Amino acid sequence: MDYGKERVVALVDMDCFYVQVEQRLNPSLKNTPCVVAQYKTWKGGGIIAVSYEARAHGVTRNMWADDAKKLCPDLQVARVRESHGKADLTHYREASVQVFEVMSRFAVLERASIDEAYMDLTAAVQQRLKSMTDQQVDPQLMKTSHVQGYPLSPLDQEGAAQDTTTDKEERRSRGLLQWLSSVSGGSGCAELQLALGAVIVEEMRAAVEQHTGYRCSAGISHNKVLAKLACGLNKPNRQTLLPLGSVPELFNSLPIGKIRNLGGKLGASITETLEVENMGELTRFSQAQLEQHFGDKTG
DNA sequence: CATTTACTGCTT
DNA sequence: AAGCAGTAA
Repeated sequence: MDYGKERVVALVDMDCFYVQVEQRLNPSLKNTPCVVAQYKTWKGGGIIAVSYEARAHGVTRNMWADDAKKLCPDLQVARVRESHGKADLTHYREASVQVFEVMSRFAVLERASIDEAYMDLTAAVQQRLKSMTDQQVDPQLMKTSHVQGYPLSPLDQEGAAQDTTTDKEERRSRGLLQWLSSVSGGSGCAELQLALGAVIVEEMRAAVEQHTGYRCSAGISHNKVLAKLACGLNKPNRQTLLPLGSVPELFNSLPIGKIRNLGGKLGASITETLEVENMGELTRFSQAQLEQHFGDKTG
C-alpha cells in the first residue's frame, strides 16, 4: 500500500527566465511589461519570453513584437543577441549555470531544460526527519507555499457559506494551516515528508534569489509528473505542494493535455480513442487496457 | 521564409 | 553518426 508515496520530488522552474536575465542586465526593465524577442526585421521579431505585467495585457509567447505592441503600447522589447545571423542564447545559458550552481548545494539535480530542474529530495527529507525533535513543521518556514486542495471546500465541510472576498494570501495561509494540522505525526507519514521537502525548496529558492537575483516557482509531490503539474498551479514566485489525496479532485477537471508529454498527438489520441476529456476519467480503464492501446508508457 | 530552438527517444 | 518524430518553452 501507499504506492507512489515513497519519494519526495520537486520541480523548480524559473519565472519567465529570459526576461529576468534581461531585467538584471537592464534594471529599468524591472516591474514593467516587457518581452524578449529574437530577430528584428520581420514584424518586430518573435517573442520568446513575456513578463507577468505584459501577460496581463494579453501578450504571449510566439506573438510578433509588433502585434504585442498593439495590445500593450508601453511594452518594452529586449533583443536576443545575434551571432553569425543566428540567435545566440549564451547569456541565458550562463545565467542558467549560476542558478544550477546554487541549487546543487541542496540536492542532486536533473536538468530538464535551460530553466527547469527536477530533484529527488527523499534523502534530504530523511535527514531532516532524524534531526527533528517534535513532529511539527513551522508554517513560518513555508511562507510562499500553497497546498493544492486546501482549504477544503465548505461544501465538503459543515455549514459555512463560500467567502468570495477572501484575499489570495489569506486563502493560502488558511489552507496551509488547515493541511498542516491534519498531517499526522508518524515519521513514515508521506504528508510530513512533503512538508519537509517544501521547507527545503523554500530555502533553495531563497538562496537562488539571494545569490542570483532570479525568482522561480516550484512544485513538490511524489513523482516528476505531479511535481511538474503542481509547479504550474501557483506562479510566479510561489511553490505548490500536491499531496496524493488532492489528486482525484484535481484530475476531475484536468484536461489530459495539461499532463507533461500528453500535450500533443499522444494526448489527442487518448482523447479520441477512449473518448475522454479529463484525467479523472482515465481511472475507468485498467492498466492492461491502456497498455493495449498505447504501449507500456502508461503509469 | 515568417516561429524558433532545444532536447529525447527511436530508427537507419 | 545522422535523421526523424514528438514534445515543450
